[in-house]
This record gives sequence, C-alpha cells and structure tokens, in this order.
Amino acid sequence: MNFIEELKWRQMIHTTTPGIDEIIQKGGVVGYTGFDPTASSLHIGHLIPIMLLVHFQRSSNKPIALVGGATGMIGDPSGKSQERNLLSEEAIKYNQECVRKQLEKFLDFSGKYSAEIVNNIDWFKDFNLLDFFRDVGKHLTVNYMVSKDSVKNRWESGISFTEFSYQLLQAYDFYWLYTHKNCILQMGGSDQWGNITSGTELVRRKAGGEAFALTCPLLTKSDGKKFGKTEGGESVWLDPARTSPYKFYQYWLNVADSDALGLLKTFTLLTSEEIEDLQHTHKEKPHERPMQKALAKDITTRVHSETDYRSAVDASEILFGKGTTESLLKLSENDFLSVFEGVPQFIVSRIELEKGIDVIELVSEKTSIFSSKGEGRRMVAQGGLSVNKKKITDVSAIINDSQLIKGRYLLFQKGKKSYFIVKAE
RNA sequence: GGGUAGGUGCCCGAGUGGUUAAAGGGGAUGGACUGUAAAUCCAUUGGCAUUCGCCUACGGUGGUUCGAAACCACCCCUGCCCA
Repeated sequence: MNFIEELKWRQMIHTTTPGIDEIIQKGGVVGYTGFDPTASSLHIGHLIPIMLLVHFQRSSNKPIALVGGATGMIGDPSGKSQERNLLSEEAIKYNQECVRKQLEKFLDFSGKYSAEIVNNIDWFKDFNLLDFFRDVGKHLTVNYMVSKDSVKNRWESGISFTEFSYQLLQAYDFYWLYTHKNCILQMGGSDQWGNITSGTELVRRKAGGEAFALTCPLLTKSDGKKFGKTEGGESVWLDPARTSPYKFYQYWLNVADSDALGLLKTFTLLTSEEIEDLQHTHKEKPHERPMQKALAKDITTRVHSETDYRSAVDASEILFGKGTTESLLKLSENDFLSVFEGVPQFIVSRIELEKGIDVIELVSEKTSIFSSKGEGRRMVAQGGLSVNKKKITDVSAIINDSQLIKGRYLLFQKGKKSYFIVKAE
C-alpha cells in the first residue's frame, strides 16, 4: 500500500513539499509527528495526526511520536489568537506521561517498522541558551520567522518572544530526529505548515540534507461548529475518565450525515469499498444511519475496547431505543448503574419519600432538575418530564417509595435526552 | 484633560412619564414531526402563589411626580473623536 495514495483518497492531504512521492515509494522511511502535553489526555482532534502515523506505519514506514515535554513548556502560537499561560513543570511531566500511554494504544511497537516515542525534553534539557543561539538561531533569519502565518496573525495583538521562538524549537526537533533517527518527514495539521518548513529549512542549512513536510486539512463540521466539541462545548477526550466511552460513542453516532463520509475516511481504517458500501446502504435506509454506526463502532472499539463499545450500544438502546419501564426494571443494579454512569445524581431522604413527595417539589426543590417550581410546573404541564420512562402530566402527582427501581433509584428524564437519577438514602 | 455616544432581561436590541415583567431577533429549554439528524411548526424563557395576586427588575445613589426604565442631580463604567 502506498502511503501517499492512501492519504489522497482519504482526503487527508493538505500540502506536501515536492518530491515526497518518490521518497516514500521506496518505503522504510522514518517520519514523525508531535504532540504537546497541554492536557493530561489527548482529545479526538489529536486522532488526526495519530491516524497519519497509523497509515504511515501500515504502509511500511517507521513512525515516531514526539511528545513535546520541552515545547509544551513554551506554547505554540499556531492557530492561537492570544498568548497563553504556561503550565507548571510538574503538570507537564504528568501530562506527557499520560499522553505517552495513550499514544501507545495506536501504534505497533514491534517488528521491522516498530513505532517509537521520543520526548524532546531529552535533547533540550541540557541545551544551554548560548549554544542554542549559536547553533540554531544563527541558521534562520528573523525575517523568515516573521513571515510565518502563526507569527503574522499575532502581529497586531502581540506575541511574546517565548512563543515567537517556538518554531525554532520545533525546527530543532526535526533537525535532531533527522541526524539521530534518520527521520526525513514531519507530518501534522495544516496549521503546522510553518513550523514544519522551519524544520526542513534548518535541516537543509545546518545539515545540508533534504527533509519533507506533509500536512492534513483541519477538520470543519458542516454546521460551522468546531470539530471535536460536544453540544455543550466540552472537548471529546480519549481518556475514559474525562469522556466516558458511552459519551464518546454517542458523539460519533450523532455526527451529521454530511460529515459522516469525511469522518469515516479520516478516522477509520475501513477500505474505500467498505465505505462506498456504507454510503449505498445509507442512501437506502438513512434512518438507520449505517455510516454513523460504523464510524462510532470503529473508533470506540479502537480507542476504548470491544467491551466498552458493546455497553455503549446497550446503554443507547435503553436510553434512546424503545426502552420501556419494563426493560428498565429488568436491569440488574450493576447494569443500571453502568448504563446511567455519568448521569447527574441527587440524593433524597428515604423517609420523606416514604411519606410521598409532590413531583414539583421533588424536581425543583429537593433536586435541581428544574431551576424553579414555576419551570417545573410548566414543563410537567407540557409533557417534558418522565419518571422511570413514564411521562408525568399531572402537576400534583405524588412520588413515593413504591416507584423506586431496585428499591433505591428513580430515573427522571427532562425531555427526551437529559437523564437524572434520584437516589433514596 | 476636552468633546461626544451610550449603559435595558442569557446575548443583541426597541422603548423616552402611566393598560411595560418591558416590542423584535438570537440563544436556550420543552413539545410535534423525525433518524437520538437537518429543516419546519408550536410553546416557554425573573421569582413565589398559580385564582384575583404579591415581590424583585431596565449601571449606582438620591430627587421631581398621584405615577418613572423613561425627567433632574451626583457618581461609576464603556465606545468613539480631539489633546
């Protein structure tokens, strides 16, 4: 399989430096991509460069994932409209360890083209300032650096010397990998073009060698919203502690039809035939959303696990399928808890519940499912509240302990999608 | 420092003495439709009581008035222009 051809049909190429096709043809190339440890987990936006590495390795090349322990301390100005706060050294150390573990899930660390993870702190920590200026700074002019979009875009609002120097560090990474690991290709998002070419330039001037750049397009959603954010605006993380596998699965399942094709190409390893089949099926039965289902299945399985995928599907069935009060009552306590994991919980006194509590009071005073009694009353009257999957329409209904699931839980729904658990204690 | 325009509900924005809890739009939430989509349509969007009603609200503090978000005074803040 040819790397460039593969990326082409997947529409994952934005720009490349000339001559890359011929170099890659021969195979056995070493290439890398960088990840800054700005958080303790990668999010789905990072999956794009990860997929670049995956395809790279699958087409018989050696991928290197660089964790930016050093560059993460500086902050990349690319795509950022303002100067950012620096993270503490400990935070970065912790983050880079977490990031490293996540990367290990995607790449093959055995065989001829075994992947490698490096950390640029290793070559920067003992690099003193004067040496850096003499050995690196001397090779690139400020004029050249200023002409980069990442710097230009900040010209009016201001950019610190620290962030300005970022591209030199990244350029040096490339140079270091070129000289120590024989790495000749750097990949990244299209916003990285400037930083990457600073690297190829440094390799050319300082080592007289030729290095290559490949960037992929930044993803946009058809509705114009930012890719990788939930409706609520929070990022979709790879770390199950931050974004539960269920939510993760749901994110992909809910992508718009118009986005699904591109996402399938970018994020899954399905072949073009398989993807075409899915498109056909989708055209015939759009309501079944085969593209989204395949997308969600593939990614959830690879990022989490088969088991996580299964339980996400099960949970979705109960939450959104024809789940009824009966199927709800059939769940074991453990299944119940795992299906509703991450759902906001409220605790209500069992004694009060035995006496019976007015729905409106329970929903707006004992808990904050609704923000006021007025709102609660309104919503109930409009059919916006269900208890244990049954709609409540009577404003004066009384909730008591006989309705508890497993003798302990009440499942409230605001509308169709928002769930709340009330626990009796 | 001088001049000028302005500060209204989650946001934008109308309103310039009384049927104004405050037009309109956006957003948000709920409902219908549906595919857990998009589009569309309907409803709700200060709090309490829900039955008349009561309370809190239009930058802040006082004042004029039977009555003010609107008029006056002072103060605070923001935009723009000039030095």
